[in-house]
Parts: sequence; C-alpha cells; structure tokens
Amino acid sequence: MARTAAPGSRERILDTAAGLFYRYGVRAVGMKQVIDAAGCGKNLLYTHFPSKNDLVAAYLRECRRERARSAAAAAGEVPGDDPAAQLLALVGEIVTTVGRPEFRGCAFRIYLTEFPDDQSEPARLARDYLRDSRAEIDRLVARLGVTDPGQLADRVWLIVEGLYASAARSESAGAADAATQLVRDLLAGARER
Amino acid sequence: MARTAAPGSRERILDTAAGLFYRYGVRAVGMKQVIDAAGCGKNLLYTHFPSKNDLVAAYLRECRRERARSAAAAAGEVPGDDPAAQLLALVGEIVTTVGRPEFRGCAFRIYLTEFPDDQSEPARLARDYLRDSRAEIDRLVARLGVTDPGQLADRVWLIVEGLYASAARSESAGAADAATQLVRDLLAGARER
DNA sequence: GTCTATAATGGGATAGAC
DNA sequence: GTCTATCCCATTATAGAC
Repeated sequence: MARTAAPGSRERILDTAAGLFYRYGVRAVGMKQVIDAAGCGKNLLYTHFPSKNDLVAAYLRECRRERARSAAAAAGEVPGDDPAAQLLALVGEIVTTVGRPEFRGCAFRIYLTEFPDDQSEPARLARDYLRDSRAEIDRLVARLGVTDPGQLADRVWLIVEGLYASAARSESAGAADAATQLVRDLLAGARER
Repeated sequence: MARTAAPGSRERILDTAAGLFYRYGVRAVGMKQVIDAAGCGKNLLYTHFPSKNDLVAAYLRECRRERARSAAAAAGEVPGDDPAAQLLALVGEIVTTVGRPEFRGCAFRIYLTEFPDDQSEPARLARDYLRDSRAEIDRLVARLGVTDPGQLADRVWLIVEGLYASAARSESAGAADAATQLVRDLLAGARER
C-alpha cells in the first residue's frame, strides 16, 4: 500500500517516462528530462523510483503488462481451441502492433540492444519476456502435432523477429504482409503431412 | 622521428575503436576508453578523428567495407549468372556471418537502435547500407522473373531481418537453418510458376 | 505533510590547450 | 601526455511553498 497522498503521481511519472524511454531510448533520456516532462519535483520521482534502474524496470514491466493484455485480447477472439488459429492470431496481433504509427520497435529488444551485457533487473525482465514469448510459440506449435515442431517453431520465431526488426525502421506494410503470408504458408504446409 | 604519424596508427586506433563500439555499443564506449585501449595519446586520436562522430563514421565505413568484401567473396563463388543461386549465396553469407562467435548483431541496425532520430553522418551511413542491401535483394529477385517480385523481395528481406535479429541474442543455429530453408522454399515455389 | 525548486556532490563525457 | 574547461549525468540534501 502506497503511502503517497496523490494517487495518480506514480502512474503519471511512469507514463511520462515510458513514453520518453520508448521514443528516444533509455540511455538517451535523463532523469531531468523525465522530471521536466512529468512536471514534478525531483524528490517525488525519487521517492517513487529510488533509481533510474527502478524506473526503467517499472517501464519494462508496464510494457510487459500491455503486451500481455493485447495478446490475451487477440487470443480471446479465436473461437475453439485450434493451435494453428491461435498462432495466426498471435502473428496478427504483432502485425497490428507494429502497424501503429507510434511503433518504433519492440521495447525489450531495443533495451537489450542498448545494454548488451547488462545483468540488472531491466535486462532480466527483457530476457524473461523474450523467453516466454518464444515458449508460447513452442507451446502452440507443439500442439499442432507436426513431425518436427522444433524446426517449425524456429521458423515462426524467425518471422516474428523479422517482423519486429523490419517494422522498427522501414515501413511496416511489406513486412506485415510478408510475415502473415509466410506463417500461413508454414501452417498450411504443416497440415498437409 | 616521423613528423607524420606512424603509418599504422590510424588503422590501429580505428580497429581498436571498432572492436569496442561493436562489442559494447557506441554510446557505452567513451573516447578515453578508446584511447586507453589503443595505447595512444589523446592528441593522436583527435588528429586522425576530430570528433567522436568522425570516429564512429569511420567505424561504420569500415563495417561497410568488410560486409562488401565478404558479400563479394560469397557472390564470386557462385558459378554462372543464376539470380536464385546468388540469393541463396547472399543468405548463406549472412548465415556464416551471424554464426561467428563474436557476432553480436548487425552494426548498422544496432547503431540505428542506439540513435533512433539521428541525422548525422553515422546514421546516414547506416541507412545507406540498409537501403543498398535491400536494393541488392530487389535487384536479384527482379531477375528471377516471378510474377510479383515486390512480394517475394519483402519476404526474403523479412527473413534476412529475422536472421540478424534472432542471431543477435539467442543462439544462431536455429535461426540459420530456418532462414536458409525458408529462402530455399521461397525460391523453389517461385520457380514452379 | 506532500510536494516543488534549487543547490551541491561526484563522476564521466567530449574536447581543447599546452 | 597531462592538465584543464565545460558540460551532462544520477543522486542526495536543503530550503521553502501550499
């Protein structure tokens, strides 16, 4: 239970910081910039987040929550229990995400690129997210009942990585279509056996 | 003693800087770190490279030269003039590159992630490289004579992006096989029509 | 009592001067 | 090469406003 009087201050600071971190990069954004943008005093920020690392960790945890919410919503719209349909929905959700105008790349992948050898909490959060994302694909592919699920999962994962990377810089249109169709073809090819 | 700098000094400094920039990131490496690692004086470095931006630009130009050398060697081993074989060789060369133990990602993509809104010379060099790489794929795909070359090029490019991204963090083995086989399938499918 | 504003700390950055 | 100037960083401490 937070003993802060203003209930929204933590969220407001975190939202501001998250927007800046995502837009300009964690390393490029200083605490002063966050403070100025949030319109708060230095002490307030440091009482809520004792260090920049804590603020960054909260940012990545917020990203994770958002990703989980979006993925759950997309998975919830798939009728029945077809793993192929769920894989398509998973890729479709990423296609939607990378198509948003504010999309600049996957926050976790960006963080790990910015801090390659990092072992702190943010790096752990980023790696956890990527591991879990990959595991989710493995889980769905395993339920397809194909002869070589590991190989198929590798390919789907490669396409997901390509989609995130491609959309992060160039226009996402071509990448989105390519990813969608490639996964569709993979699933169709797997079903034939 | 030589009043002109020792002939190898510029290269030695650049090699040292390149290794550090690539390994730890451009932002994370300071000029003092480069000077200490190169074992040179500050004046010598600043004589050859008047600013960090100049040093970074030289680093990326060196990366470009290395990539061109490696790509030309791979293309030279393809007998005849078959664009499909050249595309496979292109992907194969990247597979070899990302499989090297020191591989940590594509230097140009890493730079643009570190400096997203940058308009300086290094950013221009990075974007030029990516544009030219994409154009090379477009050029080869166009020579295949398929009905929708733009679509096929989008897919090959997505796989290349996925290969670089995937290999930058996780083990490259699965990604390499996945990319090779996906491109092979794409080219086989295109030939059937 | 909760916040803001500001100063000060200590470190490291690029870069120039000698 | 060393020494210095200037700036920005994260963080802490102080002092005052509502």
